Amino acid sequence: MEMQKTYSPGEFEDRIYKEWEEKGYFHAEVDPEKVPFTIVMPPPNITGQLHMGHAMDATLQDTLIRFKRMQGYSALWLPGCDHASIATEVKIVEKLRKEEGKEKTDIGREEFLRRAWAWKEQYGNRIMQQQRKMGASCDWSRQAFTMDERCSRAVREVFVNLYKKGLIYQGSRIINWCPCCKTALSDAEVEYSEDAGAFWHIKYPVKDSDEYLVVATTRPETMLGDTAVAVNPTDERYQHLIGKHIVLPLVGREIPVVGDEHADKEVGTGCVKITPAHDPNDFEVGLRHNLEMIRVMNDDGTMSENAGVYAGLDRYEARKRIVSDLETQGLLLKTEPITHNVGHCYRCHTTVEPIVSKQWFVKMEPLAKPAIEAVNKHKTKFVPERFAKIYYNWMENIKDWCISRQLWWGHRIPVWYCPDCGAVICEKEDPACCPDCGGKNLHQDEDVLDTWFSSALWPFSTMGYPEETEDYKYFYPTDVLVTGYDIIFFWVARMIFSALEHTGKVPFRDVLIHGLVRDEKGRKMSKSLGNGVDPLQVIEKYGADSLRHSLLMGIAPGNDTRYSDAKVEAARNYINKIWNASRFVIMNAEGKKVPRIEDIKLTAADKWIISKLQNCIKEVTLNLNKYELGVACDALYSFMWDDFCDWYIELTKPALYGEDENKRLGAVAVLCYVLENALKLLHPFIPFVTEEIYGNLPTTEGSIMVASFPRYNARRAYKKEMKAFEGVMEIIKSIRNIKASVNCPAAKKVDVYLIAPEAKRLINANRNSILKLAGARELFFVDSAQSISEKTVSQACEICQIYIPLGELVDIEKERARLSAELERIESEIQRAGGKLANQNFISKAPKKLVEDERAKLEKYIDLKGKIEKQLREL
RNA sequence: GGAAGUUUAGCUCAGUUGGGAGAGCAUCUGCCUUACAAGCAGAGGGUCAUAGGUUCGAGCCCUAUAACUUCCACCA
Repeated sequence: MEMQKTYSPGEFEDRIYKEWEEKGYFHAEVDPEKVPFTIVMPPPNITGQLHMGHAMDATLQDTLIRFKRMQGYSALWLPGCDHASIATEVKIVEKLRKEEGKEKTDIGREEFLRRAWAWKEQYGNRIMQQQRKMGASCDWSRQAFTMDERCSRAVREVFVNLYKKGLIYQGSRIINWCPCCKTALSDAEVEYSEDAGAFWHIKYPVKDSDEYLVVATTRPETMLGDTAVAVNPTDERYQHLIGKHIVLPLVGREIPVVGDEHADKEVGTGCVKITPAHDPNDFEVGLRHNLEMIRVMNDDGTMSENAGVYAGLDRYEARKRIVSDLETQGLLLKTEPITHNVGHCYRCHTTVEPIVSKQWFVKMEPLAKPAIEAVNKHKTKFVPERFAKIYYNWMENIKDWCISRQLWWGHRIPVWYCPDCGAVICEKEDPACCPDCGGKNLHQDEDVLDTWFSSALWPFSTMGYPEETEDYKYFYPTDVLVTGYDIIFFWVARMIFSALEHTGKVPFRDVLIHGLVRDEKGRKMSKSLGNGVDPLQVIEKYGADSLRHSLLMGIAPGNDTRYSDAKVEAARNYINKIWNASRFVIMNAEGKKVPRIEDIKLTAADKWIISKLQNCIKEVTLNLNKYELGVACDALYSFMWDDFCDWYIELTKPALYGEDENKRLGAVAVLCYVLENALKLLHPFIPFVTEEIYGNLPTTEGSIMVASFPRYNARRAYKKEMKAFEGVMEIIKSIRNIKASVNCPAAKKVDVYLIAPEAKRLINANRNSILKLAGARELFFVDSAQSISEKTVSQACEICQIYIPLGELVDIEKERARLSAELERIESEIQRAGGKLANQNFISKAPKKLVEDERAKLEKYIDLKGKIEKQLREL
């Protein structure tokens, strides 16, 4: 197949993906001969569209899984989606309102769920198609969904087990309530932000007295539910009032003054209104003093019938009215504007209300303990390690987890109530009748589970848990979880404690935490800012490989990174470079029977590039194993571009364009060998283009995706020869440098005189390379500069001195200045190395190798100094 | 209030057990050299935030400070 002149990914990416999929390369087998390597994909929401965060996630995971697959592991990357209970329900409710003007209660639970499933069918696969565009080599045959039969069975199993152990309980507690979504939320689902608000200072008159207390509140509407005022028992100002009563303004109810530690003498007036039904602290105070709990707000954020004349008003309207009524009655002392932290629903951003409500909870303490220990003992390791601290901090302060949601889309709580005898039934199988009284009127709990309850089981629910399936036995626990730091609490922590509790194992060995992809200015990409970049559009324009490479280049684990078109463009240019280098190799190999490198005589340049390749293999493998993908990319980049393209390909040209067929074949053999291996190293990062090129190489068969990853071969690392050849390269660079310094065009051939008493053989062996790469006409060996008739420009190398006669181009003064500057640099090096070596402490304490190296350097620089001084004298 | 991260070239960022400061982009100079102008060759540009300390030796380790970012907690 003819390769086009420029890299155009649009021509082949889709075709190649289809071929991979059709050939079943993504499928991972339970193969006892192989070692498993497993990644489960963090399941994107079915409502979601691929964004840069997913793109980063996918790139990292795909690179790792392809690497391991090529290394011979049975590599499973298991994909799937999350039903995203609240997020999806919000969307469907919105749609219902917009298109039909109906509320979900108008169509009923059954119809609503029917529509939700239809939504899932329609959109649930969209993001998986988008992952394919990224090149994701997931095993689609195992694609899971948090509400599919398998995952649902795991949810049921886990719920029932926890319930029977007493780790799931129902209770009336203060929870976070979203009046818009009309559901409870867990603590993790509340986002706080600094909002403008006010402190209202209100007079609370003491009954049968002229005295009054002053309380301050940011939520005056909750005063309707006050059932006490607390003062600190040691507070001398108010001690005498403890036990007396307050007449609650606007309401007229009498409420006690209680002494409680919760009231801080130093804060405000030292008096706190106590609203047990609407504040977590007050709730505790209420328990301690056996206070009544009065809920004054409905689920939709309006005031309840307990709010008296304010009943039915929206909470903010009620607030206004209450404030103005207090003012009228002279009970409002002052209004102090403040900014304070207000909790918002993470889905709809409505201000949440802490209210007392009967909900289901998971008792966290017994679960958290082993989860902390597992990370402590490095059974699961965070990469980078610092994220373990964030995890500990959360786990050690964790409160019970509110898992019930007043929603319809999700796993319904598997609890039934018998109205006849009051029995509560929680079993793995749906009960047909009450086991206690035989009653047939059972009804199931109306609520569904927090979406994260099922996500927490993902690494094992997708493997078949609670059944001991082949997959479960072979692929679980998984090897690495790749995700952003923003869901450590939501997800990572919950997977760890869930896995330990239910499978007795940690869910994954490593957690690779990556940073956020920000916009060009460093801002978070968000819908509200409208600064999001659509990965699919980037792929359309530059190709998936370019996007992948741009996301990996220069990243460090855990650190945020910025997206910019410029980066993608740079990646595209790099891939174009690889593309063209490959075209060059293929073009020269065409029609030839390419020998194996074992069967040819290697030149110095051959040995140099093969050695460089070995280094590169070592670096890439090492860094991929350490999850340092940015470093691995970097090693490949400089190997491909600098070493292979800019040096080695140029070095082969004299042989390729020469007459000697053996030399030509030799060069082709090495070009093919190096390129083939380099492509394999590159494949995990940029899978499409490497596959396309690989298919065009004359020396390869089959797909690169299932080829084996190169292994470091010490016998192919020719250390001595590599070093020697670098001496030749230095000569080439020096000649180029000299020419550039006098503005001599690179194309203009020059004669080169060399004083090289010890390197004649090396130089002669590479004569053609030097002539070609440096733009020289001929090389002459001389004993001294005296024998050159023209004016020259010179430079000292490690293995020789170079003189180039450039006649009138030479400006003696400039040349003197250049050499003097060079001399100065060398002298400072001599001083540095000399100083070190003069230091007795350095000699005795530094590693021997280092001291030796310094000595060698010093010698080298003294030698160079002599050469330059000689050149200056000869000027 | 607690914690974490960042601070390195004009910009974006690497820098892996402490051993002579790197890349890409941008800039300047010269090149359409038969793989590639999405390119080639060359060049300039950094008291590694500040102040101390440990060490023969610190961008890297310790302490303090500053600025920015983020997370958690509290907020009557």
